[in-house]
Amino acid sequence: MAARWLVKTEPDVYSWAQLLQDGSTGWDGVRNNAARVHLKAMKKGDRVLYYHTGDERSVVGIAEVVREAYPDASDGDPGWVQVDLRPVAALKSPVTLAQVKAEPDLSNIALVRQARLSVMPIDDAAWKKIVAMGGGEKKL
DNA sequence: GCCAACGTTGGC
DNA sequence: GCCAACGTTGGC
Repeated sequence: MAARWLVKTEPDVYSWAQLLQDGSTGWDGVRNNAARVHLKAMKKGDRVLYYHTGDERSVVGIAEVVREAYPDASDGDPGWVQVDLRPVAALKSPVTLAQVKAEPDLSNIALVRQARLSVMPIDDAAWKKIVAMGGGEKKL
């Protein structure tokens, strides 16, 4: 079974709509060590929940890792990594942070417990729960 | 190596 | 606009 993850993005900076338009993107700019550990652990084919921060604060879609960790020296600082993601499916309805927080089964996930972490693992049970709360996958 | 000060993120 | 959480930096 492929691993499951969640990535956060500010929609003003790089949105789900932008990912759909681009077809795939290098997930660069991550400058946090805990997040880097997770990026390095991602394998091709892993599924990734796509979360918008800011005003939306919702899980909006599902992406897939199409290229495993490779160097991201976009600021000239070697040692950071990025992966490539492509969109796989939308959620029929976005799942808001408020919904996640209101669900006792999800009270332990990193999205709730570590608000500032931008790349995090999601276990299978939490994954299924969130996708179900979103009404399931909607084809692109 | 410890810890106070400071900066950043992101929710409220 | 505020503030809690938490990562980073720098003095000692």
